[in-house]
Amino acid sequence: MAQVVAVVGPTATGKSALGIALAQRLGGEVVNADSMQLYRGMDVGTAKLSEAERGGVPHHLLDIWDVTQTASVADYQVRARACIDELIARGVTAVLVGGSGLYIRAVIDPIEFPGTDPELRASLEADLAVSGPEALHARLGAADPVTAAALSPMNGRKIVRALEVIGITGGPFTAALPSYDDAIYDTVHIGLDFDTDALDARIERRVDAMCDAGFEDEVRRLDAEGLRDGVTASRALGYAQLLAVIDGRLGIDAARSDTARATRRFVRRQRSWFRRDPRIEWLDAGSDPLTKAYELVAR
RNA sequence: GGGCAGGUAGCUCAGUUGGUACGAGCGUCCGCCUGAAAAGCGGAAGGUCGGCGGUUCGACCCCGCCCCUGCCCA
Repeated sequence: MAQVVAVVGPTATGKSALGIALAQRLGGEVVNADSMQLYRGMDVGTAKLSEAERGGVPHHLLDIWDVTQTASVADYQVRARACIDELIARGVTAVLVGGSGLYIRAVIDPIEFPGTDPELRASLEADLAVSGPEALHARLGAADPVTAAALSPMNGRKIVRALEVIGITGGPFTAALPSYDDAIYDTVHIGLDFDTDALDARIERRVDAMCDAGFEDEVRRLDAEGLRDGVTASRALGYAQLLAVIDGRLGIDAARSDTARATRRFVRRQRSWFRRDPRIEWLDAGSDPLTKAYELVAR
């Protein structure tokens, strides 16, 4: 039996439900790999399962960050591995469920993140704001031509990180994802997807359902707790749009359609990330994925 | 019935004082991705410039008629 069963794929395909069903059959426990469900209080908008909906299956790594904190894959990596190691030690299968591709790989594959230097980062961010990305890109070109060539002069975010790493290590950035054949856990990868038109329609309905379920109230509550100061959380799908509604910058109907549209785009990006991973066995959410997933895990 | 404004990429709109549409944003498709990844970024495909006729070497840009949309006057 595999140590880890990873359930991945685009949003709104039913990963959470499949994860629970699998965990119940396997006597496993769920480990969250959804970057936004890591945030405390982000429930409605992230489609986080309530305690009751978890069917008695223990869930790990939900609600570990405050919305004011900037997300960190490296932090997640440490916690997730510790969690999985503990499950393995108890002889329990870890069902890793989520659509955050980099987070999944950070857990399962041997990625080592260089450190971070908040002061240096802040100063680079300031430079970016003042001088623009091209100026920083030029600086990167002098320090690390290879990385500079690989990054668009417009990609300020990544240029800043590259310069930060260079500042910390003194060496070049050399960013390259590891291969797919060197996982650190014995893992079965299950991808869940759904017909595009049907998924798009489902997303539209889900956004409406979230709004009806008090999404705006949730955002107001989090706003009072500093949501808009959170670099990551304030930009989450739906949350960014509802903050704009609260500020009177956007109408509620526009917020709904914007959120649905942004979510659709997100689905495309998720697919293009996961598609490349040859380990993933893809299942159609519309045709009894549980039975097939169980077969894959059991064999 | 008359007047005005407008009909250009799937959508919203730029633009050419007549010489092969320089388009833009959004959407769509494809891709990238090592401490913000529900983020950030790159590439591509889309247009007989409302219709018909005329003027011209040449019209999306000029003229005529017609159709459609919005507003105004009757």
